[in-house]
Amino acid sequence: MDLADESGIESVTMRGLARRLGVEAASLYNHVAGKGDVLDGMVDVVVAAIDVPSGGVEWKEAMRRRAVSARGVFARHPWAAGLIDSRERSGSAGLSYADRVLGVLLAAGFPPRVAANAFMALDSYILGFERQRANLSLSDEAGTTDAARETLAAVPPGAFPSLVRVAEEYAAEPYDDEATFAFGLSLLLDGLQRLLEAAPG
Amino acid sequence: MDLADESGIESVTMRGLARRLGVEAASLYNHVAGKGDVLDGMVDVVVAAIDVPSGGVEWKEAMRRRAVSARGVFARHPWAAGLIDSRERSGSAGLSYADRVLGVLLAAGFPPRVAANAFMALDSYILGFERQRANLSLSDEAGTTDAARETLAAVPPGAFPSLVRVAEEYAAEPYDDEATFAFGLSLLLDGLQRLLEAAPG
DNA sequence: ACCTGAACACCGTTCAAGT
DNA sequence: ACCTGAACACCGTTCAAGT
Repeated sequence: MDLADESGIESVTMRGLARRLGVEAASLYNHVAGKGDVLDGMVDVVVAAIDVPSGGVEWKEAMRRRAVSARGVFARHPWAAGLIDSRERSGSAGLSYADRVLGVLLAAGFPPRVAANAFMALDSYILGFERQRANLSLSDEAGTTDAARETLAAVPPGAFPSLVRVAEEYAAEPYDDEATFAFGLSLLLDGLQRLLEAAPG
Repeated sequence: MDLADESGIESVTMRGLARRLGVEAASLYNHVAGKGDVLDGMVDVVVAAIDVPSGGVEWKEAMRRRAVSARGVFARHPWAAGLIDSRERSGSAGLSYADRVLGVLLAAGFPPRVAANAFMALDSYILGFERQRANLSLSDEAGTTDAARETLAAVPPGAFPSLVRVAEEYAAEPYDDEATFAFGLSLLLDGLQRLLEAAPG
């Protein structure tokens, strides 16, 4: 994980990892089944680091904090979101995470199937948003006005009028990642709350 | 793309692609800058295939159809979602796609910044859902009751009670991918509509 | 203008040989 | 029990040499 943080996930090779550990690549196979095993281990650690408040916190607040916690993890480990959704779920950390999230939703009164759907919707959004952010290069907000201006300059005149209109907005005032993330999250959470109120218990 | 459809994205190597074309790997470099160029091209084609209704369709219906179209593309090309969010946006297909989606939202009356937030939220969800689905192996609904039963059998007794409760539900009646996707999508779309009604024009 | 063969600097993984 | 060197079957990419 240190190696990935410092040099990027693409530098996590069996040979590179071995070098960093002062050992030969072949030696790693005495401790690990293969590269997939290493990556799954990283996913496990990272998922375990997402915390889900459970006792005495209202479900909506708990889900919001879980999202914030996940985003903190992604900020510390830029490779995490991509790795999580490039590997099939397996580790026990994933099971525990799912259990805690579902626990909050069931306790709030959502029927099991609705809780599962809500879990899927929230996680799709949280992970999807991070991936989107990463490959739109929206990482540093300071640079977004410049990026918007560059986009405007690059677009052929007359083409993509709607895109241009939106880009002008961001050329004037920078993109706010926090606010954009909160926008979608609130749509989901408010919708879930309405559902709960419509059919309580 | 045929190669990826038939043998998986991991079989799309410069050497493998060349073999399929009856040519040497080195020859490809006369037509393409490198492997990244090939992958970006695939993303471009795939994004261009997502259609966004524009004329005479209500915005909500247009966004729903766009989601359905995207899911159709992902069904035809299982590697597409993963590839899209592993590469930085660049191609003109992406710009055009963004322009069309933003066009629908602006025409519906959303202010530019809200339209951008809505676009981000919807796309995060659509892509995120697909990635989630792919690595939870929820591809074939027929197998989901078995999968749920296996999960139940594998979980240590007494552990993960909430997860067990939900899994029992799916062991009894299979997971419905369509319905689950629609659940989250409706939360977002209904929330957006409420926003629009609260501050019209 | 395009193709090829050969090479370079990498991968992940295996396995006999060492200690 | 763990490590190593060497090998195998791959990668992406470059480049001189061909046509």
